[in-house]
Amino acid sequence: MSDHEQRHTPTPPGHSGDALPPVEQHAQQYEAVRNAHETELIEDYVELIGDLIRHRGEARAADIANRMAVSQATVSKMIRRLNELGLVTSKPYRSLFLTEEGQKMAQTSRARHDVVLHFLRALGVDDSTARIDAEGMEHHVSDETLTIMQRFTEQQRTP
Amino acid sequence: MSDHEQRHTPTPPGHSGDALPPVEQHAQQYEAVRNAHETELIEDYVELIGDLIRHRGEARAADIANRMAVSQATVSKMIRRLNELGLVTSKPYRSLFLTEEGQKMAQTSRARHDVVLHFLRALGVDDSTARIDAEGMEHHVSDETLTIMQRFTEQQRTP
DNA sequence: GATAATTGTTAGCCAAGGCTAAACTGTTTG
DNA sequence: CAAACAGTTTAGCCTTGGCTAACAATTATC
Ligand SMILES: [Mn+2]
Ligand SMILES: [Mn+2]
Ligand SMILES: [Mn+2]
Ligand SMILES: [Mn+2]
Repeated sequence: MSDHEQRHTPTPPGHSGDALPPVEQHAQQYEAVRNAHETELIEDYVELIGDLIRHRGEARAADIANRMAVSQATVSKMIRRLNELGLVTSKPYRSLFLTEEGQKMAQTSRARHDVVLHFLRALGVDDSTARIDAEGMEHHVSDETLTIMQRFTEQQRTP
Repeated sequence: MSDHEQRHTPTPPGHSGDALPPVEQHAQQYEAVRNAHETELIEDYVELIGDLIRHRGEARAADIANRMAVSQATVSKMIRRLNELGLVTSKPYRSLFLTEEGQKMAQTSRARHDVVLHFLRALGVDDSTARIDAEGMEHHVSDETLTIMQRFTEQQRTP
């Protein structure tokens, strides 16, 4: 088994900082991160497609490729996946549409993204930095933290 | 080229929310996230190895596997990679050590991790949630944001 | 309307990061 | 000290998410 850890060096001397969390809790941290990574890119695609439709009227693969700084082949392949997942509909050589489910995901992702972005700005982070940080952070923020961020942002607005 | 976006639908009607950022800036967001993902796991391994050595006196592959909730084969493979990257030294069937460079990375990663964790707690996030969120967020927080988080945490401590 | 330019697709390659199964080594214990 | 057990490594498999090169379709231009 894995209760090996405990036995050898009960409390090594001269170490600073917090203790290690219990194994199960520690494991849960990394598992949560791996789970987030599984859906992260899909959420970003769906969110971007939604944004392109809202702001530009349509979402084309080339625009996605440019905005993501990725090759068109990569986008094409991902679109097939989104299709199989039931998140977008697409006819060959035509622009993209979100399914019901895709629209729901886009809306959720965008809301979350906005909360994080506005929070960072409220904290005093420069806009372009806030955008970069938010793009990554958004996928690792729990509902609990999200709520607290939102509350904080609102408080800053009305002091 | 890719200035296609501008031409077709100048300003589609009835959309809410912020405008899309310029293409180059938008692309930079996603690129930054991809870059972070490249080093993320390596940082987590090195940080954990450092923590195990500090708290337990040694770092063994089985402990890493347990704490990461990953198979021992996965750990073994990753250790070879860390070796090739000059971050750890290891003799077969023996426990692990960090190189100079590995120690530097462990220290930096841990410091960053702590700032994020303490910040979340100062914000009012529950400890176990804060730990989960911090594990993912830490890799997507810029130095600028990190500094601001640290300042915020200190202010909370001395009101 | 023919040709050029742009956009989209397909095929095939690669690295990262998981896994299981099997073999091997080191340690503990009867 | 031999056997059993625990820990480590290796081999081989899979999925994701990138890429380039070649080809196909659409759209723009003359
Ligand atoms: Mn987003
Ligand atoms: Mn994102
Ligand atoms: Mn960390
Ligand atoms: Mn981490």
